[in-house]
Amino acid sequence: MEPVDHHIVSLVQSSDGIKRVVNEMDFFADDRSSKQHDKADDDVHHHHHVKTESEHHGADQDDDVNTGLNLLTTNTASEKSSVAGDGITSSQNLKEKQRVNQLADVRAELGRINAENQRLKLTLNQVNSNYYALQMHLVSLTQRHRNRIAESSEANTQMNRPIEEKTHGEGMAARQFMDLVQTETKAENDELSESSSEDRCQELSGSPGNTIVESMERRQKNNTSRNQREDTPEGLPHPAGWLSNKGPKFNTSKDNEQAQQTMAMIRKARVSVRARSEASMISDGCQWRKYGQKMAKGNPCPRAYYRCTMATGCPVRKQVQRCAEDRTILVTTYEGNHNHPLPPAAMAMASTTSAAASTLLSGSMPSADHGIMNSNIVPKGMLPGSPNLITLSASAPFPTVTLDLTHPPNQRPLHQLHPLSPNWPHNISSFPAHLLGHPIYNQSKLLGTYLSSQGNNELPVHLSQNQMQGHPMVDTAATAAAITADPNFTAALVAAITSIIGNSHRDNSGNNNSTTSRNTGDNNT
DNA sequence: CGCTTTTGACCTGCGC
DNA sequence: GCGCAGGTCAAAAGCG
Repeated sequence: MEPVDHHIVSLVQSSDGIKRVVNEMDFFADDRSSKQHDKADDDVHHHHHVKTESEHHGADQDDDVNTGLNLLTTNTASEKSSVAGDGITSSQNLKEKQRVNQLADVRAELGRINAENQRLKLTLNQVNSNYYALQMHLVSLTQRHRNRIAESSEANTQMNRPIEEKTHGEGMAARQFMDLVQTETKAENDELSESSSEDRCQELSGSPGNTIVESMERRQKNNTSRNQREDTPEGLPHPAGWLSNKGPKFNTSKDNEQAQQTMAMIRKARVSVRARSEASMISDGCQWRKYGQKMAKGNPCPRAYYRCTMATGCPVRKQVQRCAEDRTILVTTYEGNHNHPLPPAAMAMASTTSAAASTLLSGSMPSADHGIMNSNIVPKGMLPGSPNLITLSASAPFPTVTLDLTHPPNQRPLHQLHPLSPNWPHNISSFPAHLLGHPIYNQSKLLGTYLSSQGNNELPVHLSQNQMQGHPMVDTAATAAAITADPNFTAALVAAITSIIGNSHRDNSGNNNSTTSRNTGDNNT
């Protein structure tokens, strides 16, 4: 650690230049030096600063001390003239010195903080570089690993299907949901296995998605491409799986019927976040327009309905309502998937939280599918060691991922989701350029693949409060503290997970988000 | 003037 | 069939 006083120079130099730095520093040197002449027995504090001042100025600035005096000689001279024999003036002079000392202390503190900030930035850049290199390596390794797993899991998936077809109710729904998640994993593996590494890189650079739902849709599309509804204006397959359980069936195949139902359910999947916030709505990087408000039963607080307005026809909606039991808790429920690239503010968290969802839904956690079948709100944490952080609900007609982030930052196990420790000091601003500005699920795939391969449910997340609010990244050092205490993070987290759960319309329904026909309110996600 | 919010009406699904 | 609750629409009002 560098000496504190050195940072004073460093701070001022970086802002104003050396010459002005000297002048500024001379302001105090002059003042104090003159006071030293006036009063022999200065207090220890004062003397300390004079000494340190001379130390960090160094020999190369000795000549400048006198030149700086010119700016302040008036006061100094007047002080000298007035001090002699005047007790009152002497006390004023003492106060003046104390103020100067305080100012010097503040400057020293600022300098020290600034220097530490610079040092952290350097460290951050180094770690980012290492992280990215490692990440790329892991992607390749993970790909091979998952290909092997896919081969072995294919048989199990097919064996489970007859049993599931006999199941009814929400248990069935949940099972289907999780099963499809698992099969999705295989589909993804198949797809990935067919693509070269270059293709994957290309995919990272813009091709939409590889989310669970999307891949399921692709598979379904392959199976039922000629049986899909064409009631959307563009002739694209109706997003619809939302309406599949009441609309005309696409074909008579039982598998396809089941697939339709499952797709509907998956599309209905929601992500709910509970976070403490005084604001009426937490910002998550997206633009929302309120289109309705209703009083929900059992809750005196109204429920507000928002839809994403970042792109025309974006089907993503969210509901915001305060918790009836604790009105400081804001419950935000996201539904649907964006049909547009997310802004960095939202994508930052999306890149990591979607990985959380990928891991969460990947079936890698053995207890997940059991819990989802048998409980309303699964009391089991989907992330080991974080029992209250993420839960899945199957009681609703659609699966819901619930993130309870209402615990205080120092109590909740949020670090397991985004360990902001030096282990993961990266942030969005230092992501490789080709990863920035791309659909979140690509990054989620990247990270999710990594996490799955590692058997690690911890998610590297590093977001700043500024990012959450759509502002440029300013300080990375303060990010960690900001995130853990920022409810915006939670909302962003939810948006990201929502994106990967329902992100299915980039390729086959990206344009079919016809604005708000009466019955498409639910099926456009 | 354009966008957003408000708010009552309307539609749909579901349980009885 | 009826009532209830959730969700959405759309006209009116508000706002910058």
